[in-house]
Amino acid sequence: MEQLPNMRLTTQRQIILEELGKVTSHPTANEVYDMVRKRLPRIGLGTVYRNLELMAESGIILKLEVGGTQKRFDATVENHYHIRCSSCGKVDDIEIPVQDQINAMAAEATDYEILGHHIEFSGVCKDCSEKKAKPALH
Amino acid sequence: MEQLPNMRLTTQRQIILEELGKVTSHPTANEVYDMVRKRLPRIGLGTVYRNLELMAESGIILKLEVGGTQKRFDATVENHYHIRCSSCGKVDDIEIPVQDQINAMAAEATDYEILGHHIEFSGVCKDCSEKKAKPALH
DNA sequence: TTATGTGCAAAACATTTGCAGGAGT
DNA sequence: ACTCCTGCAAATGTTTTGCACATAA
Repeated sequence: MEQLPNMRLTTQRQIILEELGKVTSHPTANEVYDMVRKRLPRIGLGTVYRNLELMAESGIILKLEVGGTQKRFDATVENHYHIRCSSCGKVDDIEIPVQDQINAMAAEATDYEILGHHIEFSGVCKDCSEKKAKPALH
Repeated sequence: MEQLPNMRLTTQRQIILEELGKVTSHPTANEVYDMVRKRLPRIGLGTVYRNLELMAESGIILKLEVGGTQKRFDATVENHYHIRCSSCGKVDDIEIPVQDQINAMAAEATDYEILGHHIEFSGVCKDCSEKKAKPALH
């Protein structure tokens, strides 16, 4: 596991990272907790939060602050975009080229120092449109 | 006030909308509550949440689900983009052209029905870079 | 008049934190 | 050994909700 100085390689951290790497579903902290708990039944939810946060700060994983009430985590750290179903809340990757040129546009339009950008599409996933479910809109 | 059928025009709603229209700062629900309370001291926080949510659903205002722990609200409903200071958490509008062409790219790349997109830049605002404050990163 | 909205308080969620004991280096 | 980390539980912060009363239409 890639790591920061003073960041110990604990069983909890290895397993959190392994489980996150297994899925493409952008799980919430609680979903990661459920996945990890199958292998480490005594792990605490606080430990999961602490480690996801630490790993996100070190750049080992990505913390997604997309729509919905909970934060989501992603083992893929390269910049890429997401689409969120406005009906069921599911988040998927969307494979379109990274629009790096907009950072330059943004730099001209503001006096912030630009660090990066993220694009979130909203839409209705196939499952939900087949069910013709009324979108919940949040 | 623009409104949905069966949505009454109450004093609370008028004032929430007026106060939101006065600022460009993308306030959180609690900040709106503080603004409104100066004019309606007995308003409840629940009323502010309920009405911001209702107005966002009717499209009268915009609910921003950007980084940070709280949702933010915006009286400008036309699609436009935002930049969030990774140090102090402040959110500003950023005036670059809306990239409508990426919706078509997204439509080809997924089987979701595309509804729209939002771009959030991250950066360091002038105040924070002058202070040379260490970014909090969340 | 009557369905909808409000204030208040409690509940429900999501996340963070203090602490005493445990484990990696 | 010496930190750093963990489990647990309690605290915090944000948002939602139940209910009796108030009010817009």
